[in-house]
Amino acid sequence: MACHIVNHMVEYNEEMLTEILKCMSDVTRRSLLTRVCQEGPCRVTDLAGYYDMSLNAVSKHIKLLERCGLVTRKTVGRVHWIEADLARIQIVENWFKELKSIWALRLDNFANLMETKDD
Amino acid sequence: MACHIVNHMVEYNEEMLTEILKCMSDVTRRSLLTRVCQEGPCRVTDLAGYYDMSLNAVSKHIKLLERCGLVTRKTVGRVHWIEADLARIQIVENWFKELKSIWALRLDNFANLMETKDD
DNA sequence: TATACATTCAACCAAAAGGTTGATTAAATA
DNA sequence: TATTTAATCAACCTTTTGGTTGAATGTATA
Repeated sequence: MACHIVNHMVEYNEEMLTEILKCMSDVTRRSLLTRVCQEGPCRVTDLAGYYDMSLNAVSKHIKLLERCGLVTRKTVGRVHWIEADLARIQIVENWFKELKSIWALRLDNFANLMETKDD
Repeated sequence: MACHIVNHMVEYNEEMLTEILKCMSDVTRRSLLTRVCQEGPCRVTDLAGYYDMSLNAVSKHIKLLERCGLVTRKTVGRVHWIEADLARIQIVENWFKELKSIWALRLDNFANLMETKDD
Protein backbone atom coordinates (compact mmCIF):
# COMPACT_ATOMS: atom_id res chain seq x y z
CA MET A 1 0.00 0.00 0.00
CA ALA A 2 2.81 2.41 0.92
CA CYS A 3 4.63 3.92 -2.04
CA HIS A 4 8.38 4.43 -2.50
CA ILE A 5 10.14 7.66 -1.64
CA VAL A 6 11.42 9.17 -4.88
CA ASN A 7 13.10 12.56 -4.90
CA HIS A 8 10.80 15.03 -3.18
CA MET A 9 7.88 12.65 -3.12
CA VAL A 10 6.20 12.33 0.24
CA GLU A 11 5.50 8.78 1.31
CA TYR A 12 2.03 7.88 2.46
CA ASN A 13 0.36 5.08 4.30
CA GLU A 14 -3.17 4.37 5.38
CA GLU A 15 -2.69 5.64 8.92
CA MET A 16 -1.34 8.98 7.72
CA LEU A 17 -4.15 9.32 5.21
CA THR A 18 -6.75 8.59 7.87
CA GLU A 19 -5.19 11.07 10.27
CA ILE A 20 -4.82 13.88 7.74
CA LEU A 21 -8.20 13.43 6.07
CA LYS A 22 -9.98 13.16 9.41
CA CYS A 23 -8.20 16.30 10.56
CA MET A 24 -9.14 18.21 7.41
CA SER A 25 -12.74 17.04 7.53
CA ASP A 26 -13.62 19.43 10.35
CA VAL A 27 -14.78 22.90 9.26
CA THR A 28 -13.17 24.69 12.22
CA ARG A 29 -9.80 23.07 11.57
CA ARG A 30 -9.98 23.92 7.85
CA SER A 31 -10.77 27.49 8.82
CA LEU A 32 -7.87 27.62 11.27
CA LEU A 33 -5.53 26.25 8.63
CA THR A 34 -6.74 28.83 6.09
CA ARG A 35 -6.26 31.59 8.62
CA VAL A 36 -2.67 30.71 9.48
CA CYS A 37 -1.95 30.42 5.77
CA GLN A 38 -3.24 33.96 5.26
CA GLU A 39 -1.76 35.60 8.30
CA GLY A 40 1.40 33.65 9.00
CA PRO A 41 2.33 32.66 12.55
CA CYS A 42 -0.55 33.24 14.96
CA ARG A 43 -0.96 33.01 18.71
CA VAL A 44 -3.45 30.46 20.04
CA THR A 45 -5.46 33.11 21.91
CA ASP A 46 -5.75 35.31 18.82
CA LEU A 47 -6.90 32.38 16.68
CA ALA A 48 -9.50 31.45 19.30
CA GLY A 49 -10.90 34.99 19.13
CA TYR A 50 -12.33 34.31 15.68
CA TYR A 51 -14.48 31.36 16.73
CA ASP A 52 -17.65 31.01 18.71
CA MET A 53 -16.21 28.39 21.00
CA SER A 54 -13.93 28.20 24.01
CA LEU A 55 -10.18 28.75 23.87
CA ASN A 56 -9.83 25.16 25.02
CA ALA A 57 -11.77 23.83 22.06
CA VAL A 58 -9.60 25.79 19.63
CA SER A 59 -6.48 24.68 21.47
CA LYS A 60 -7.53 21.07 20.97
CA HIS A 61 -8.19 21.65 17.25
CA ILE A 62 -4.73 23.16 16.91
CA LYS A 63 -3.23 20.18 18.70
CA LEU A 64 -4.84 17.86 16.13
CA LEU A 65 -3.59 19.99 13.24
CA GLU A 66 -0.13 19.89 14.79
CA ARG A 67 -0.27 16.15 15.42
CA CYS A 68 -0.76 15.39 11.73
CA GLY A 69 1.77 18.02 10.68
CA LEU A 70 -0.52 20.56 9.02
CA VAL A 71 0.73 23.25 11.40
CA THR A 72 3.88 23.68 13.44
CA ARG A 73 4.36 25.36 16.80
CA LYS A 74 7.16 27.61 18.05
CA THR A 75 6.96 28.35 21.76
CA VAL A 76 8.43 31.71 22.78
CA GLY A 77 7.99 32.31 26.47
CA ARG A 78 4.36 31.71 27.26
CA VAL A 79 3.25 32.39 23.68
CA HIS A 80 2.84 29.55 21.18
CA TRP A 81 3.22 30.65 17.55
CA ILE A 82 1.20 28.48 15.19
CA GLU A 83 2.26 28.32 11.56
CA ALA A 84 0.85 26.48 8.55
CA ASP A 85 2.82 23.73 6.86
CA LEU A 86 1.11 22.52 3.69
CA ALA A 87 3.67 19.85 2.82
CA ARG A 88 1.47 17.08 4.16
CA ILE A 89 -1.21 17.93 1.62
CA GLN A 90 1.04 16.16 -0.84
CA ILE A 91 0.28 12.88 0.91
CA VAL A 92 -3.39 13.21 0.05
CA GLU A 93 -2.60 14.41 -3.46
CA ASN A 94 -0.41 11.33 -3.96
CA TRP A 95 -3.27 9.08 -2.98
CA PHE A 96 -5.60 10.90 -5.38
CA LYS A 97 -3.04 10.47 -8.13
CA GLU A 98 -2.66 6.77 -7.43
CA LEU A 99 -6.41 6.26 -7.31
CA LYS A 100 -6.86 8.04 -10.63
CA SER A 101 -4.10 5.99 -12.23
CA ILE A 102 -5.71 2.75 -11.02
CA TRP A 103 -8.95 3.96 -12.52
CA ALA A 104 -7.28 4.91 -15.80
CA LEU A 105 -5.41 1.61 -15.97
CA ARG A 106 -8.64 -0.38 -15.81
CA LEU A 107 -10.19 1.74 -18.54
CA ASP A 108 -7.07 1.14 -20.64
CA ASN A 109 -7.31 -2.60 -20.10
CA PHE A 110 -10.94 -2.46 -21.09
CA ALA A 111 -10.10 -0.56 -24.26
CA ASN A 112 -7.40 -3.14 -25.12
CA LEU A 113 -9.87 -5.94 -24.55
CA MET A 114 -12.28 -4.34 -26.99
CA GLU A 115 -9.47 -3.96 -29.53
CA THR A 116 -8.53 -7.64 -29.17
CA LYS A 117 -12.13 -8.59 -29.66
CA ASP A 118 -12.16 -6.65 -32.94
CA ASP A 119 -9.24 -8.70 -34.34
CA MET B 1 -15.76 30.77 0.60
CA ALA B 2 -17.38 29.13 -2.45
CA CYS B 3 -15.50 29.67 -5.68
CA HIS B 4 -16.88 30.48 -9.11
CA ILE B 5 -17.65 27.84 -11.71
CA VAL B 6 -15.24 28.33 -14.59
CA ASN B 7 -15.24 25.92 -17.51
CA HIS B 8 -14.83 22.41 -16.16
CA MET B 9 -14.06 23.59 -12.65
CA VAL B 10 -16.12 21.92 -9.95
CA GLU B 11 -17.58 24.28 -7.40
CA TYR B 12 -17.01 23.58 -3.75
CA ASN B 13 -18.41 24.68 -0.46
CA GLU B 14 -17.66 23.87 3.13
CA GLU B 15 -20.46 21.32 3.48
CA MET B 16 -19.31 19.36 0.43
CA LEU B 17 -15.71 19.45 1.64
CA THR B 18 -16.74 18.20 5.06
CA GLU B 19 -18.84 15.42 3.58
CA ILE B 20 -16.22 14.25 1.08
CA LEU B 21 -13.23 14.47 3.42
CA LYS B 22 -15.10 12.73 6.22
CA CYS B 23 -16.13 10.02 3.80
CA MET B 24 -12.57 9.56 2.53
CA SER B 25 -11.12 9.53 6.06
CA ASP B 26 -12.32 5.99 6.74
CA VAL B 27 -9.92 3.22 5.73
CA THR B 28 -12.67 0.79 4.71
CA ARG B 29 -14.32 3.36 2.46
CA ARG B 30 -10.98 4.25 0.85
CA SER B 31 -10.40 0.55 0.26
CA LEU B 32 -13.87 0.13 -1.26
CA LEU B 33 -13.28 3.09 -3.53
CA THR B 34 -9.92 1.70 -4.63
CA ARG B 35 -11.48 -1.67 -5.32
CA VAL B 36 -14.27 -0.35 -7.53
CA CYS B 37 -11.69 1.76 -9.37
CA GLN B 38 -9.66 -1.37 -10.07
CA GLU B 39 -12.47 -3.74 -10.89
CA GLY B 40 -15.18 -1.57 -12.35
CA PRO B 41 -18.82 -2.06 -11.35
CA CYS B 42 -19.14 -4.41 -8.38
CA ARG B 43 -22.04 -5.99 -6.52
CA VAL B 44 -22.52 -5.08 -2.87
CA THR B 45 -22.30 -8.71 -1.73
CA ASP B 46 -19.06 -9.27 -3.63
CA LEU B 47 -17.50 -6.12 -2.18
CA ALA B 48 -18.56 -7.18 1.31
CA GLY B 49 -16.75 -10.48 0.83
CA TYR B 50 -13.38 -8.75 1.03
CA TYR B 51 -13.92 -7.26 4.49
CA ASP B 52 -13.98 -8.68 7.96
CA MET B 53 -17.31 -7.10 8.81
CA SER B 54 -20.97 -7.69 8.14
CA LEU B 55 -22.63 -7.12 4.78
CA ASN B 56 -24.73 -4.48 6.48
CA ALA B 57 -21.68 -2.52 7.61
CA VAL B 58 -20.28 -2.53 4.06
CA SER B 59 -23.68 -1.58 2.68
CA LYS B 60 -23.69 1.46 4.97
CA HIS B 61 -20.18 2.45 3.88
CA ILE B 62 -21.27 2.23 0.26
CA LYS B 63 -24.28 4.38 1.02
CA LEU B 64 -21.99 7.08 2.44
CA LEU B 65 -19.71 6.88 -0.61
CA GLU B 66 -22.78 7.20 -2.80
CA ARG B 67 -24.23 10.08 -0.78
CA CYS B 68 -21.17 12.23 -1.41
CA GLY B 69 -20.93 11.14 -5.05
CA LEU B 70 -17.71 9.11 -4.92
CA VAL B 71 -19.57 6.08 -6.26
CA THR B 72 -22.75 5.62 -8.25
CA ARG B 73 -25.28 2.81 -8.17
CA LYS B 74 -27.13 1.06 -10.97
CA THR B 75 -29.86 -1.27 -9.78
CA VAL B 76 -30.56 -4.22 -12.08
CA GLY B 77 -33.16 -6.51 -10.61
CA ARG B 78 -32.08 -7.33 -7.12
CA VAL B 79 -28.42 -6.57 -7.82
CA HIS B 80 -26.93 -3.15 -7.17
CA TRP B 81 -23.89 -2.35 -9.32
CA ILE B 82 -21.51 0.03 -7.57
CA GLU B 83 -19.14 2.06 -9.71
CA ALA B 84 -16.45 4.63 -8.84
CA ASP B 85 -16.82 8.25 -9.85
CA LEU B 86 -13.68 10.24 -9.10
CA ALA B 87 -15.00 13.60 -10.31
CA ARG B 88 -15.69 14.77 -6.79
CA ILE B 89 -12.03 14.49 -5.93
CA GLN B 90 -11.64 17.70 -7.87
CA ILE B 91 -13.55 19.51 -5.15
CA VAL B 92 -10.87 18.64 -2.62
CA GLU B 93 -8.10 19.41 -5.09
CA ASN B 94 -9.64 22.83 -5.69
CA TRP B 95 -9.56 23.56 -1.99
CA PHE B 96 -5.92 22.45 -1.80
CA LYS B 97 -5.10 24.72 -4.71
CA GLU B 98 -6.85 27.68 -3.12
CA LEU B 99 -5.16 27.08 0.21
CA LYS B 100 -1.75 26.90 -1.45
CA SER B 101 -2.40 30.10 -3.37
CA ILE B 102 -3.42 31.90 -0.16
CA TRP B 103 -0.20 30.67 1.39
CA ALA B 104 1.88 31.76 -1.61
CA LEU B 105 0.17 35.17 -1.71
CA ARG B 106 1.18 35.91 1.86
CA LEU B 107 4.77 34.90 1.17
CA ASP B 108 4.74 37.19 -1.88
CA ASN B 109 3.44 40.07 0.21
CA PHE B 110 6.15 39.41 2.74
CA ALA B 111 8.79 39.42 0.03
CA ASN B 112 7.44 42.72 -1.31
CA LEU B 113 7.52 44.20 2.17
CA MET B 114 11.16 43.25 2.51
CA GLU B 115 11.92 44.82 -0.86
CA THR B 116 10.17 48.04 0.17
CA LYS B 117 12.20 48.08 3.35
CA ASP B 118 15.38 47.88 1.30
CA ASP B 119 14.51 51.06 -0.68
C1' DT C 1 -45.58 -21.48 -5.44
C1' DA C 2 -42.07 -22.01 -2.11
C1' DT C 3 -37.44 -20.93 -1.38
C1' DA C 4 -33.16 -18.78 -1.81
C1' DC C 5 -30.76 -14.62 -2.73
C1' DA C 6 -29.44 -9.37 -2.77
C1' DT C 7 -29.97 -5.64 -0.38
C1' DT C 8 -31.76 -2.29 2.80
C1' DC C 9 -34.16 -0.81 7.09
C1' DA C 10 -34.46 -0.37 12.09
C1' DA C 11 -32.98 -0.73 16.56
C1' DC C 12 -29.29 -1.07 19.30
C1' DC C 13 -24.37 -0.58 21.30
C1' DA C 14 -19.51 0.94 22.22
C1' DA C 15 -16.08 4.05 21.02
C1' DA C 16 -14.64 8.41 19.13
C1' DA C 17 -15.31 13.29 18.28
C1' DG C 18 -16.22 17.88 19.57
C1' DG C 19 -17.61 20.68 22.90
C1' DT C 20 -17.84 22.47 27.96
C1' DT C 21 -15.87 24.02 32.66
C1' DG C 22 -12.47 24.26 36.34
C1' DA C 23 -7.79 23.46 37.76
C1' DT C 24 -2.94 23.67 36.65
C1' DT C 25 1.52 25.32 34.80
C1' DA C 26 4.51 28.67 33.55
C1' DA C 27 5.81 33.31 32.01
C1' DA C 28 5.21 38.40 32.00
C1' DT C 29 4.28 42.45 34.60
C1' DA C 30 2.38 46.00 38.19
C1' DT D 1 6.02 39.39 45.33
C1' DA D 2 1.33 39.23 43.88
C1' DT D 3 -1.33 39.27 39.89
C1' DT D 4 -2.46 38.82 35.25
C1' DT D 5 -1.83 36.40 31.02
C1' DA D 6 -1.08 32.24 27.68
C1' DA D 7 -1.87 27.95 27.13
C1' DT D 8 -2.61 23.09 28.40
C1' DC D 9 -4.53 19.27 31.26
C1' DA D 10 -8.33 16.64 33.19
C1' DA D 11 -12.87 15.37 33.82
C1' DC D 12 -17.14 15.37 32.02
C1' DC D 13 -21.20 15.49 28.61
C1' DT D 14 -23.66 14.97 24.14
C1' DT D 15 -23.64 13.73 19.41
C1' DT D 16 -21.70 11.16 15.77
C1' DT D 17 -19.58 7.17 13.92
C1' DG D 18 -18.87 2.47 12.85
C1' DG D 19 -20.20 -1.70 13.99
C1' DT D 20 -23.74 -5.48 15.31
C1' DT D 21 -28.17 -8.38 14.78
C1' DG D 22 -32.79 -9.42 13.19
C1' DA D 23 -36.60 -8.22 10.26
C1' DA D 24 -38.33 -6.53 5.87
C1' DT D 25 -38.47 -5.91 0.79
C1' DG D 26 -38.11 -7.31 -3.58
C1' DT D 27 -36.23 -10.39 -7.23
C1' DA D 28 -34.70 -14.78 -9.18
C1' DT D 29 -35.17 -19.66 -9.37
C1' DA D 30 -36.18 -24.85 -8.14
